[in-house]
Amino acid sequence: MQTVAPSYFSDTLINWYEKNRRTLPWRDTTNPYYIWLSEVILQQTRVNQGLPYYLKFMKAYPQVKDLAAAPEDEVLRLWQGLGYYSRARNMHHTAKLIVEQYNGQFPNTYTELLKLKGVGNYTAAAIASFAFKEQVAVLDGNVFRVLSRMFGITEDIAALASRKVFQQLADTLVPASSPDTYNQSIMEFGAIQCTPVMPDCLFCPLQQSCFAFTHGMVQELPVKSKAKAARPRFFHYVVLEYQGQYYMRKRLEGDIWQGLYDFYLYESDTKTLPSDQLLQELSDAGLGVQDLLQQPPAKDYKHILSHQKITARFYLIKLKSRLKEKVVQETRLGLYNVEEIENLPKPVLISSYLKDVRILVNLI
DNA sequence: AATACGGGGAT
DNA sequence: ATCCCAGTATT
Repeated sequence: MQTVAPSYFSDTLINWYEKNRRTLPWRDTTNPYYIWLSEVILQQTRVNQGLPYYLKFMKAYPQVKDLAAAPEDEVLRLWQGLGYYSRARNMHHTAKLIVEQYNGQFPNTYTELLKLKGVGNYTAAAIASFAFKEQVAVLDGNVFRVLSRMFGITEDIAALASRKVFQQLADTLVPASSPDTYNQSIMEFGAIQCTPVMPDCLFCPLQQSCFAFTHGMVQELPVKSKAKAARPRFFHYVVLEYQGQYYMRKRLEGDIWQGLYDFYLYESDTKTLPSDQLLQELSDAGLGVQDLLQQPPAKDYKHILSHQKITARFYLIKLKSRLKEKVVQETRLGLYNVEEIENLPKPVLISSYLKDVRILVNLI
């Protein structure tokens, strides 16, 4: 492994950071609430995608007590489009805990922060170092890449087991004097200079001490095993309309989009299914409809997630009467007008459909 | 140790 | 198409 003096490494990165850093609203604060909010939003999310959400949340919930007091549907609605919705649910849960059990004050050590729901190794280290100057190393995708290249580490960064190899190294590199700035530096360096593809090695301040560069292995590092292929799924959404209102329901635990609202859903193993099969299913559910009409846009919606490839079709049914109470109970469907639907948290797939058929105007 | 969990943007 | 993103929780 490449040997580089930790102080040289950190000094170089901090110096680079002061010259190249982006101006971002969650920087230059030591308020743990702001830092926590930004870090949860940025988990597996690019800065450009997360930024508008951070601003929305800051405005809606200026203090942790505001977030704690909000209804979950409202929090999820603000989160709509960011994905990984358990982040929002866990964040809401933790906000309430902070208010009720911690007197509104965030815990101020890595170990205590780690106990909070939705706060893992990375986020605990980020808050502990940024807000409380604790000497702990953050380890995110950027840091994995920078350390792998710089020190020639060939462990698979997709494997959880290799985490401790990187953590052990990372911990030796955090300067006691400025763990906050150093952690910001190495992540920003990974995001801007030591990028996944086409890193700017030509103008890199660490070029001559970088293992990957000096060994011609920049393309090979970091080593990362491939993710398994996305699972294909076929959704048939039955959109039940009654006098300009629509039946929707909140999705349950155990699948994607928990807590978000969609329509009556029938899932099949194949893209096309005999229409009588869906009619039978609807009949069994107490949703007796004579015709299954695929109204314009009668098309396949492709919705790609990192782990699932969804093909969805929507069938609009105009009901002549409300659903029976028993059916409503069993299917958990509720009738919502357009304004209410606007305010429900919905998967992007559902929002896209509602916009295409002009039930809603705005996408997000 | 593997897998589930979103959505968007760059290449 | 493929990769990656300021990861975490669960199995």
